[in-house]
Amino acid sequence: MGRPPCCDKVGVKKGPWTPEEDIILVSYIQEHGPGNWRSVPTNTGLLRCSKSCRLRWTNYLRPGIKRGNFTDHEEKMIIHLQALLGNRWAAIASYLPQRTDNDIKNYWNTHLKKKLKKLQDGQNQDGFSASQPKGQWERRLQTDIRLAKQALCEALSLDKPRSPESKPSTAEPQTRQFQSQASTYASSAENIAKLLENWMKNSPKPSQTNSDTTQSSLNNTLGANSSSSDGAHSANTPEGFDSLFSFNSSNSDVSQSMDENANLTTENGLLQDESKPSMEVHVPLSLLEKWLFDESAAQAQDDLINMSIDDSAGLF
DNA sequence: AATGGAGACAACCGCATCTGC
DNA sequence: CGCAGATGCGGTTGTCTCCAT
Repeated sequence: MGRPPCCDKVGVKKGPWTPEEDIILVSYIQEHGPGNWRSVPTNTGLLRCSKSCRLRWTNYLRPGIKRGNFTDHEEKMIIHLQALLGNRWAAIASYLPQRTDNDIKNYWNTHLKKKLKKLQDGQNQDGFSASQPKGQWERRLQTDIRLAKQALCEALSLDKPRSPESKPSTAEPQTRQFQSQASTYASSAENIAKLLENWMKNSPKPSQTNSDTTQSSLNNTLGANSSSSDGAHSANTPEGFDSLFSFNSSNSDVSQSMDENANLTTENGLLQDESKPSMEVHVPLSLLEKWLFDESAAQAQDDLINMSIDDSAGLF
């Protein structure tokens, strides 16, 4: 038996992406929007499989991605969300709109795991081990119950009216949604090109082997779009994405930043949709905030869990 | 200056889930 | 309802960079 491979293994390029490939992919997505990944390699001539294209876009090229160090705030959120959701990185990432699931997963595996282990060793039994009393199984089950409940509510139109910032994209016809996506892409085309240019100028990383030809070909490719790039902006790193799509997420005003997160998610739905399924159901922000940042996080976690169970009890 | 090890991160692989027919 | 193709997700691997020796 066996499932056929997602693409012909013959003639498919693997390994790190070159800037040229990035440009081709970004240009294509600017024009057509993300999605229909199957057709991307054939339409662009990229010798990559569709999966690889999607991954490259969602994890690296997609606008709005924040790169670089995680803040304490983000770190805390990841730790707590991981405690609640387990290794459901996509779900965790949906609470951190600027981070990809891959980023979070990597950060967890390389930094936080060790950090927590150290903490655990130091505290020996209390601390994090105490705040994580339940097995991953149970946590997952509870999350699933919540998701199922939400889905059922939506299906039956039983749920309460939503707050404006949580307009469900599911209620919007796919075509309409895509139209708005396309327009956003058109307006951000120049930005993406600029950013890629900056990225080329500043990043020491991407395939140094072909840097010369790459740079010149990039200049050619980007010539039109990059003409308006100003000096101040070009000083940015790959994180140049930040300057265009950033929002303040300082620790001092968590509540505000969380709300802004929500707004960003909605307003730039386009930026989120590909990697953050619109079906993703979020716990109300206020409760989440409380849970994340309250000293008595454990208590709030119980509230969350109870909410799931209690609410589910009424339904099932 | 050379080298080996560790850390960090991008990308791949395979299974799960979704969706359209 | 079942099937096949498309897409999403999480675990894992490969490679690059940095640092200590």
